[in-house]
Amino acid sequence: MVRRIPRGRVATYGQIAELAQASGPRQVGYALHALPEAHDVPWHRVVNARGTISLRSGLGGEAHQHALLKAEAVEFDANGRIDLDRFRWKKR
DNA sequence: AGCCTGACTCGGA
DNA sequence: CTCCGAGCCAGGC
Repeated sequence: MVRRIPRGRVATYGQIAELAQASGPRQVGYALHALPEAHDVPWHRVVNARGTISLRSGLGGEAHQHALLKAEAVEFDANGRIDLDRFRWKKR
C-alpha cells in the first residue's frame, strides 16, 4: 500500500491502516519498522496524523526521512511539520 | 495465558 | 492550536 503513494505526497499511518485494511495505525508503523533490507517501499512518505516525523527508535533516521521527502518537493514548515492539507495523499 | 512495549490516534482539557 | 491520558493490536518473553 505504501508503494502506491505517489512521489511528492505523504500519507498518515491511520490512512494507510484504513486503505490497507490493517488492524490499526500501530501495526502499520510496526510493519514499516520491520521492513526487510531489500525493500522497495517509500516508507519516508508515511508520517503521523500531525504531519511530523515520528521515529521512536534509531534516531537520526528522522533527518534522513526529512531529506528524502525534501528531495521529492514535500515542504516542511518552521516546526518541521508537513502541511497535510497540501501534501496528504488523496487516493484517487 | 499474562505482562510489557511500540514508525499511532482520538477525545477531552 | 497544544498537551495528556486512554484505547488499540500484534509480537516477544
